[in-house]
Amino acid sequence: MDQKEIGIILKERRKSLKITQLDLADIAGVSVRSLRDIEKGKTNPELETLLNLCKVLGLEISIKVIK
Amino acid sequence: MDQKEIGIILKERRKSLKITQLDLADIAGVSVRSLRDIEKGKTNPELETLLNLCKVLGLEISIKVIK
DNA sequence: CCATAACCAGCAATATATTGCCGCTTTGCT
DNA sequence: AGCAAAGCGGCAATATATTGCTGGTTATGG
Repeated sequence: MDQKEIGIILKERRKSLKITQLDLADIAGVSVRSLRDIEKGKTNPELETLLNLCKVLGLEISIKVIK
Repeated sequence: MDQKEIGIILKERRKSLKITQLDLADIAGVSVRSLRDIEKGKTNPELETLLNLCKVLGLEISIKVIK
């Protein structure tokens, strides 16, 4: 799980919901400029930014012990 | 899932592994100052910082669609 | 083909996480 | 109780994510 992978997950999820970057960014309270960098895996987003996007996209982040 | 919750998870995991903040921070390549804020939920960590800590702690972060 | 929407990326400015330093407090052990 | 280890948190400096702006490129519908 790294930046690039997360970017892909977010982008694919957004597309499957058929919403634009502009709309997602707007609803999530994130700038479209940041969203683009995140989807491209070109930045190291803050947790809150990621959580805001996930919330809108119906995605959940979980942390658990590796078995 | 928010900052506070993540801080608690990290701290409990670290304690269960019986390592100090200093050691964890050192191994993970994160400053102990940041680790403290993160465990306290007082900061909004960057994804990479979180991933570095999780790696050392044997924790994995996953993102999936909410059913 | 044309027009429009959607996406992309460089740049400078701003906001904020991260860091190192320091002294203090709490915890745990003998 | 006394000591040492571990944790805590303010502060200023630094690094870097985020933002708004701008102009360009690519996809898409009529």
